[in-house]
Amino acid sequence: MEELGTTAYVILGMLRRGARNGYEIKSRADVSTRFFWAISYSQIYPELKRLEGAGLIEGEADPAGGRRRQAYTLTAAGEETLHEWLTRDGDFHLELRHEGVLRLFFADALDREEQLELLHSMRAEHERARIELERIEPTARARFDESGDRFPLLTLDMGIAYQGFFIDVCERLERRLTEPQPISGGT
Amino acid sequence: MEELGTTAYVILGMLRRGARNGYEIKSRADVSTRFFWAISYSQIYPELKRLEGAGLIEGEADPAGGRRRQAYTLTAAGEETLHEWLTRDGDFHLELRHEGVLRLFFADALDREEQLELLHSMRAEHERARIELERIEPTARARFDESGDRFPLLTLDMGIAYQGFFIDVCERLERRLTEPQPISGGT
DNA sequence: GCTCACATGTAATCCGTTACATGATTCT
DNA sequence: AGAATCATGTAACGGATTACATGTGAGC
Repeated sequence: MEELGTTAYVILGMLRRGARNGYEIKSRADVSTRFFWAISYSQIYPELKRLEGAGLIEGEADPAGGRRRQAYTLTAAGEETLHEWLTRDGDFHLELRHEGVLRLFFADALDREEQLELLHSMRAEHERARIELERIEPTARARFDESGDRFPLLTLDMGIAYQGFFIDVCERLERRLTEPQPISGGT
Repeated sequence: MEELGTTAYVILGMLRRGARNGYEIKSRADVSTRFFWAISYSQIYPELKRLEGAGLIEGEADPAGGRRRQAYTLTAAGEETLHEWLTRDGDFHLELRHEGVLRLFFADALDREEQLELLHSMRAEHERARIELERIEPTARARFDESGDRFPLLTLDMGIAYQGFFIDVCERLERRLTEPQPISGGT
């Protein structure tokens, strides 16, 4: 059997957590895993078929009225595969693409005012992201209270702190650039 | 003229900062921008030709002994394009793919020991990354002292703090999971 | 003589996004 | 009647990685 991509494991994981079809997988991912691993419909539907072909999930027709719908569940093999991934060691995919920091790297080409403007818009972006996460938090907390599953809430709180990290960094830098010329460079 | 991808701006920026050819662009990127925007040779060389075709850079033969080498410089149009990008507003590309946090999201499927193992390996990965950045820091600091350009050093220090953020989060969570069963979920 | 750093490229492939396409049900 | 939500897919494209391919120069 071929190697699975990380996106496949998102699907397996979401099914294990109770999502039943492609639409539900996407809806849930959009308010949770998307902040550290985004997926889209055009990955999900073909992948569901591949996973079924590999015997890791099983789908059955589950029409809602006249609306076509396919309900998937993990097989034992799927459960096992998911567990293997969760406990696998060796390094995992870790990638950041941050155009804001990238611009900041080249910001010596800008004048003071432009530098501040860049920092400000970067901070604003992270503040928007934090607000979005904070809006989700109560729902996540409620789901934790029902299910006892703590990691979705923990990773959400981690995401909020993550945005806070960038917000703080921007704020501090903005202040430093505003203050009268400091002498040294680093922290 | 077609829209430029972010990678094109990395190249323009590196040329502005004094890199002269594809090899130098890559070498410098590998110890700086790579941590928030990775690039590879197979992007650089074709892109250099496209940028030359678009009149944003100019290349001339610059052989080193019998070794073929092409030296590029920014044109006025290239300088302008770079500046436009640095000051552009509207949201920029911001993407994180973190397989560790993703696994953590699904970690309710693991037992306590496996959860701790996951956190530990995640922390180790970020510690490796931090050490790598700390090794680069003196060089970056020296280059700041020579050139007066502060943002490369600032973004490097930011990268070090970034790794520190994840290390702290992991540590705190490890401690929490080790302590006798807490009652509540969130922060 | 060997290895490492310098230097430049192409081809195949993978992964992901965006746009396109369709249709039923529920809510207002 | 119309909009939003539920639900499933395909096609085209773009961006990036990996593997492949080649050759010089400098230092040991």
